[in-house]
Amino acid sequence: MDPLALDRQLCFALYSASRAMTSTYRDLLDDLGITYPQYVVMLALWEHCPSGNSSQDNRAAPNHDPGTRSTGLSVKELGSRLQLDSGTLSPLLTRLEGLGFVTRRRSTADSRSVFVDLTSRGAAARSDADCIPRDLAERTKIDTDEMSDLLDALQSLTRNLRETPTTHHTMHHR
Amino acid sequence: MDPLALDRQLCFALYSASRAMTSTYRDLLDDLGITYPQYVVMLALWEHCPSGNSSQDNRAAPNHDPGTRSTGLSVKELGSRLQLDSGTLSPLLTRLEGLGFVTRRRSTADSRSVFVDLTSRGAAARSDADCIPRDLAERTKIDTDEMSDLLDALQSLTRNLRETPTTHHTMHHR
DNA sequence: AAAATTTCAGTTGTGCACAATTTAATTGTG
DNA sequence: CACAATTAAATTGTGCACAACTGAAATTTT
Repeated sequence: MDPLALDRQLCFALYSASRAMTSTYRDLLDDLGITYPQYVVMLALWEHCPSGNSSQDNRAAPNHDPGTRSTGLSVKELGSRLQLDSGTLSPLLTRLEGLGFVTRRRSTADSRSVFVDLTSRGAAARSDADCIPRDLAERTKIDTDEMSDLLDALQSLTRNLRETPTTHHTMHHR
Repeated sequence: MDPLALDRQLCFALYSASRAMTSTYRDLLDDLGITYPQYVVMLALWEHCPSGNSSQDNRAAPNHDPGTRSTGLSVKELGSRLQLDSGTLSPLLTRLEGLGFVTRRRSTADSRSVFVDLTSRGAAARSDADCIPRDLAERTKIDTDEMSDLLDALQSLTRNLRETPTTHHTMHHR
């Protein structure tokens, strides 16, 4: 048994599965007109927003009260939920803004941070996404229980991998 | 239960795990001086090559016999093993060639195809990689059985996702 | 309060992924 | 044989990821 055999590497199985998944989402997100990473940002915003919140288009929302915080998420908060840095998020958000799904606005309370809010169009897109989990589950052809196990295993794996800080040299090394 | 909740999305769990894995490999591959995708290409080449094959440096290997095929893999074969196209592989192989790990040579039998061979340095790097599976297994903190289950689940998932051809519109859709 | 440090978003540069196109070579068909 | 269709690799263009850096603003320390 070759320990370096390609099809026994967890890394390669993950890498392949992740690319296959993204490819499937490319298809599922075609109608919505966004990429998979953009969709993940939308998921975070949809989850955060008090749902019935299609009141503002954010183009003419004065809001001079310095204490009032946006209903959206700051770039930092988005980054911590998705484990993405501003180097990835900034250009991605520029594109989502260009598509009219979100707006960006510097915080009045702390002008270092920038809040990302859904536009009414961005909030409305949520209903277009409702069918996606079902459509995907169909394609995976795995039942709910097995799916749930896999989800847990992946989350545990991610936690364990992130836990060990970078810069290796794990003692032994012979 | 929100069907769009971020932490119940298989796609997001996969995406997160895959990025965490790549990040871990960035650390593990630091000594070798290659990226994770480059490592995967090396895995494919190491697996394919008849192992004890440090005979040639491929710089002065005449080999005019049109029937003799390289000991390496063509770009097409690499692509089919890794599910990557030439748009990804071409520049990656250029970099691996620049690092002195592989050589590229047009086939004499069919000059459309290009064979990728390990240099002696590339073949030797294999021994530096031997410790990687063990180091990684340590970081995942999951036992061999669970790891094997996860591997199988991921391979099955990948197969199922690739199976359904692109361009969606799965009947119902209401 | 002034200076040093930290925080946040954005920018720059590198390396994937992947769609679409290009170029060259081979194969299939009349 | 000619010529259309196919195949292989490379190139071009877009969009992530991520490291490293920049600049502005807030916080901490002195």
